[in-house]
Amino acid sequence: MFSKACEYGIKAIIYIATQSLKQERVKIGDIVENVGSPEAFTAKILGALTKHNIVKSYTGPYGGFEIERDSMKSINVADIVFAIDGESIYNGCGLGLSECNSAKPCPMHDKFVKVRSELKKMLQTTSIYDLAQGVKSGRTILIR
Amino acid sequence: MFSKACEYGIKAIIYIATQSLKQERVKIGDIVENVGSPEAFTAKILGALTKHNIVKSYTGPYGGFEIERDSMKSINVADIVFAIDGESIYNGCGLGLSECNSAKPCPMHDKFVKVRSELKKMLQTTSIYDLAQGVKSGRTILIR
DNA sequence: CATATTTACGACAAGTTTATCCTAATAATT
DNA sequence: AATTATTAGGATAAACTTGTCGTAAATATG
Repeated sequence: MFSKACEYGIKAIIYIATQSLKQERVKIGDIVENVGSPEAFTAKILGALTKHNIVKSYTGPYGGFEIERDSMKSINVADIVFAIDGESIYNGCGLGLSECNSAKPCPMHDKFVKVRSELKKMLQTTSIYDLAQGVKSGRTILIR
Repeated sequence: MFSKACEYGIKAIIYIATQSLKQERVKIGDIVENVGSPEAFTAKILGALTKHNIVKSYTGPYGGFEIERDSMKSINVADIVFAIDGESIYNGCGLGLSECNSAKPCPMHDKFVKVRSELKKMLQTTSIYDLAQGVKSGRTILIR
């Protein structure tokens, strides 16, 4: 469903958020150790997320990544997916037609639009803060 | 959402079905002309769908592809996706954890399972026959 | 200012999906 | 049997995604 890049990005952001809740900046090494993703690739993805202002990064000693409490509450999974994969997941015809709308729909248009808008809604209403709280409480896990 | 292979496969099957409703076998050239997909790649996908008994193929003059009326009604989009992409779309953790279930879920597990099961249900309740009727009636289109 | 620590970034490599090409197998017609 | 029309299938190529590596830039500390 998601690309690997998205999977790694979402998990990294959640992990950073859990540590930021404890006022702790995390280094890339900590992140990949705790989410089980390849280091260099994850670093590249975090670079993109930094540019999109989803996470803040600091170079040098005592540097690393962090997310402000405010951001954590306002940023949702849809923002992360958009920053990494663009809007391709949300737009475009399910069967690949160059144009497809209710006036001239592909055979699956109506049903496809319905489930996709549910997916979009789900991603938009799932905040990083909530996900981080789940991990913090021990109810959910980031690695296995 | 779907792979290109699935997009081409679904469209090809729908087109074959519309022609089978008129008792006409179709050649690969007709198919790609009417759904706008690359010929050799589409032929390969149809080979897989033939092996899975989703479509019937005949070599030689007057050969081509056809789908029986019965099959058309019993086969749904989920069957096509399964034949091409396997069950990977339906199973597996949304964040890529090797194991993920309600006992030890990833942070997105519950919400993810919900939308995915809606997707699965949608695919399972969408028959080729219905999709072909939509195209036949002119209400929906396969190429643009 | 030198050193150590950390992210940034670009080049490259490996793997997967998508796409093409060529030949073989099958079957209908003459 | 020869010819022609068609799918089957393997080898190869191109494009995209995933992953690695090395060096540069930034910054804290002594």
